[in-house]
Amino acid sequence: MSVIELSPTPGEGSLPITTDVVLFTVSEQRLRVLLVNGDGGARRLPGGFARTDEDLDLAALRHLRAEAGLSGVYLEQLYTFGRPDRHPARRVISVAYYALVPAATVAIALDDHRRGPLPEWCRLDTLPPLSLDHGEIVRVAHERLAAKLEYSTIALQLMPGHFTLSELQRVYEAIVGEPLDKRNFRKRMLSLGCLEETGGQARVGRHRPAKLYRLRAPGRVLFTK
Amino acid sequence: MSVIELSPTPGEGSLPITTDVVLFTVSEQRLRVLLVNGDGGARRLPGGFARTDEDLDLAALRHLRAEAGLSGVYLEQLYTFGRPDRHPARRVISVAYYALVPAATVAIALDDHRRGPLPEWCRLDTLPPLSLDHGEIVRVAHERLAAKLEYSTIALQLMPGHFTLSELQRVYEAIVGEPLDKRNFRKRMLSLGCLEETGGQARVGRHRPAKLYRLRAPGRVLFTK
DNA sequence: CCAAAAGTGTTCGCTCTACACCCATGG
DNA sequence: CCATGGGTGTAGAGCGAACACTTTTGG
Repeated sequence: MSVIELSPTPGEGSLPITTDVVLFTVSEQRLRVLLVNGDGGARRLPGGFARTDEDLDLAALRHLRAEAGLSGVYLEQLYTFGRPDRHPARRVISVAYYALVPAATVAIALDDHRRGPLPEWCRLDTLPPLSLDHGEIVRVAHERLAAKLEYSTIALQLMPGHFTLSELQRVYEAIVGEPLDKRNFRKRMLSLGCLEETGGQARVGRHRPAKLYRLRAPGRVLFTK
Repeated sequence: MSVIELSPTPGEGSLPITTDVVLFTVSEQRLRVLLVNGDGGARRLPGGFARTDEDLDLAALRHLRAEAGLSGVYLEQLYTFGRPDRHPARRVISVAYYALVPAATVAIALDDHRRGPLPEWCRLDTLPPLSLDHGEIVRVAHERLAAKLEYSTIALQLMPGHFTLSELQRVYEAIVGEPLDKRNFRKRMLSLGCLEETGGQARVGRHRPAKLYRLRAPGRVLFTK
């Protein structure tokens, strides 16, 4: 819009805007999303109103910090949900995001997070009914995440500082919802060239220890093809 | 957001929302976008404020009809641009869309469209500077369109009621910006199974006539893979 | 020595790519 | 008959999928 057209005519007023975030993690072999308690009883996604002078991405991060005590997550815009009837009382536009965080980071953050109602990590396959269209938002986010697994290294954003290839494989399996072939998976991951051995080993359980890997460029997401 | 949290606190007021549409067509072997005259001199994308009770998709279509006289286009949400400084005077959120229309439809529509400043089809490779961040929006839209060519039949939405395979190939080439192999292209298109021969021929020029095809399911976009 | 998970190669089928000539028509 | 674009097949390379056994450790 140009400067001169900047005054909305009647019926074209402003609208309240929220950012809502589908925050994913994988723990105990399950893909999970963070839910907080809405005031109406039903649980909802973390999020809330954007300030009038605040970037939308930053609003999403701010609410994530306030409601989950988390920062430093990988964040990406998902879709803007704007149906006039999506909220029963008053129209609200939701600019939805999805975000990824390693389970290890989560454990620390939630431990530090002592204000407000405790957020909860809910298995994606047993989600309760959510406020408004938040169930739909989660569905779209999962779809997008699963699609991006195929042609990007986005899932590496769910991994902690160092990890084994088996741990990484379990994360992939939790997202796509089916088992993967071990040899093919390892070949594929290593051939991407974005992992490097730390030199350390995970010595856990009465079996052969696994090599530990880390990201060569943490925070960087590559696209293949 | 739940019902009870519906009152924004100070600093969380409402924001004006526009929908802006990158409308693509291919004509004269070139990928083009529709531009209209902004009031500040620079050209801009068709679009404008959403009404307070109007679905965002419908707002986009309404502005497209008002500013270009077009309806019945293929429309998809692109991204929401919300940087606080994207507009010099006052903050405005833009929910951007992209849309596809066959060049044949365009010719008829623009002919009928007699009110307001005449919109213009501008070659993507020689775009003038646009209002605000509209240049950036076009860039993102082109990126998305080119990506979707690879794994969907979205480009078929740029074709008229019947067309030859060579015409279709020229559309693809205009979008990706490089020549494609004729035999491979034809094999690929026909193997999708979404084209059927009309039985008619395009008899044009002093050379062999081309078979005409139509979409088996117009408006339907398939995803491959 | 036993249980448990780590680690490792090869084959096969399919898909994608490269590539060149004849056909039908109008002038 | 000539110029122009329409129409067609095959061979080789690369990629992804299927598949089983040995290694290392702790108890």
